[in-house]
Amino acid sequence: MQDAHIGLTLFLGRLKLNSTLSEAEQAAILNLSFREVQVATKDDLIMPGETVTYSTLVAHGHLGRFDLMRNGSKQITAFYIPGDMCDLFSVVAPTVGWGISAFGPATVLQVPHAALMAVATEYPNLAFAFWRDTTLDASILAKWASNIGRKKATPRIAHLLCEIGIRLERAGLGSRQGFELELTQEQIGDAVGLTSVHVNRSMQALRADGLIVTKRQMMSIPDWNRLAEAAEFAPAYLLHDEATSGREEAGRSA
Amino acid sequence: MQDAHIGLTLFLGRLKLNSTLSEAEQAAILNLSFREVQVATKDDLIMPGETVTYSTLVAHGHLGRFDLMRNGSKQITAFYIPGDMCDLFSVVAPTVGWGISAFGPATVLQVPHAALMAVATEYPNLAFAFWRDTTLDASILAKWASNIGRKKATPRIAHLLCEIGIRLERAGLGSRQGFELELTQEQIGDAVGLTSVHVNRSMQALRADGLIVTKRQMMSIPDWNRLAEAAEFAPAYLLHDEATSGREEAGRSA
DNA sequence: CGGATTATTGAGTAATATCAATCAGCGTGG
DNA sequence: CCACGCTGATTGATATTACTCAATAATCCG
Repeated sequence: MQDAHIGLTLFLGRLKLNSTLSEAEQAAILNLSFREVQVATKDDLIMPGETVTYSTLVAHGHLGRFDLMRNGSKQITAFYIPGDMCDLFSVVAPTVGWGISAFGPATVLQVPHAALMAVATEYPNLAFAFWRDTTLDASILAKWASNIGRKKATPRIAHLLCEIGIRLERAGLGSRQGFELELTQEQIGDAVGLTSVHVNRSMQALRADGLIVTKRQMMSIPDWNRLAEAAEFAPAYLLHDEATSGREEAGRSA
Repeated sequence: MQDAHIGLTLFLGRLKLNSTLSEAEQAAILNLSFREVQVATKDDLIMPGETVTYSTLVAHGHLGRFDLMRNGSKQITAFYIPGDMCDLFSVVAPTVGWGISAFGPATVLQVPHAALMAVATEYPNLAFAFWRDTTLDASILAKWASNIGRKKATPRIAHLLCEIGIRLERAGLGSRQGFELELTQEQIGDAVGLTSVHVNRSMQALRADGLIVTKRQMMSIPDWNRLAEAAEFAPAYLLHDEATSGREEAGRSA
């Protein structure tokens, strides 16, 4: 089993961020079966209400989870980067209430639920690792809810940028000070519950304050702490160790 | 092991809604150890950032999960009813990013993580059931995000009312047409991202349209389908069967 | 009854959405 | 290399929605 697919390696790396895995367990991950699929920009991989038999692992590119409203508007409820298993959830609840689509060209691995279920049954510790992984997803979502529900436009967008930066950094895919953001302003709006016009104006405000610098799809953060402060961002919710009692660095609650 | 605590019985009932459990597995649930705690209105059981060693099972009363902003405002990110294990999550991620508080007088059982971990390890199927249970929580949260992010005040509130009604009904604790709502208008606002003043006015609009009738803490829904229509509510996201391919009744996507 | 929440109301303000252009970048075909 | 057509970014003007502040009425609770 030399030379596992890069996607599986990334996934393993992600799991190891939060869970301690034995050699055998790691090997089991790297040996998961999969089907590689290339996706074009804006392709929908999964539509809301589908019943799926596999989970979608991002090997390359950025994907998102979304919900559609009757009037055509869209809410993005998650942002996925390489190493993320988009709907690991669906192993235990195969009828999903949301869709998954690609923000840019992407490569994904479809990993059969049966395979995931098998390794999770053989290695209980892997079941816990999977569960822990989806828990992180839920933790992020809870933070999105409070971000959307209780903040003004500017800090809302800033919070999203902080989160993405940290996640990319933790995944070894960039730095919080500079990363590629494959989202249009409209998609940012769909993530934080704003209009593209308002996103545009709010981002101009962030630029005017020197909090962000944009060039093409490159997002640069000259002074990360200042952006985190403006966003009221505290990274603790992203760090789901098995037994964390650690505290975060920036921001303070209440 | 005759006469398990009512809280455990409710929890088992809740798990069985979505998972098939063997006799032994059911017995293991009913035999979980716990510490019973009485809570007064507005008590905080858990504060954001705490590391907990137990999960909190609601035996009686209504609880909520919340996040606090620097300016003192609060976002409620979940609503828990009897039978719900508030932070089953925390079994695998004991440092929680949120708080739990009671909306009214309540009784909860604190179930040690060790006990939950033990039964989940002994019965892999229980691990999946737990995982599935937290997945439902996440599914609800995703729906809250789109509710908050992409809907006007009136449908937002209506959606919350629909959801609570269905959940109480499914838990055998009331009917979607009439149930007790232990939330103040301010708390409703904290759940849907609105001011109490605006909640008040929006609920007046709902009443004027004949969509809801309130008396004390009793919420009555004369024509449930009409409310669901106004809320753009489709209950599918609440039904997380192991292998659902069923469709919902009301509402339509896209 | 008295004090404390909670609900309701009104008036004024701020934030965000909407609508409609225009501008800029970028790939394509000629 | 350039004109064309597309998507996404930006701008301006206006309409709505929701928030704020401040007061009053209702209820609750002992």
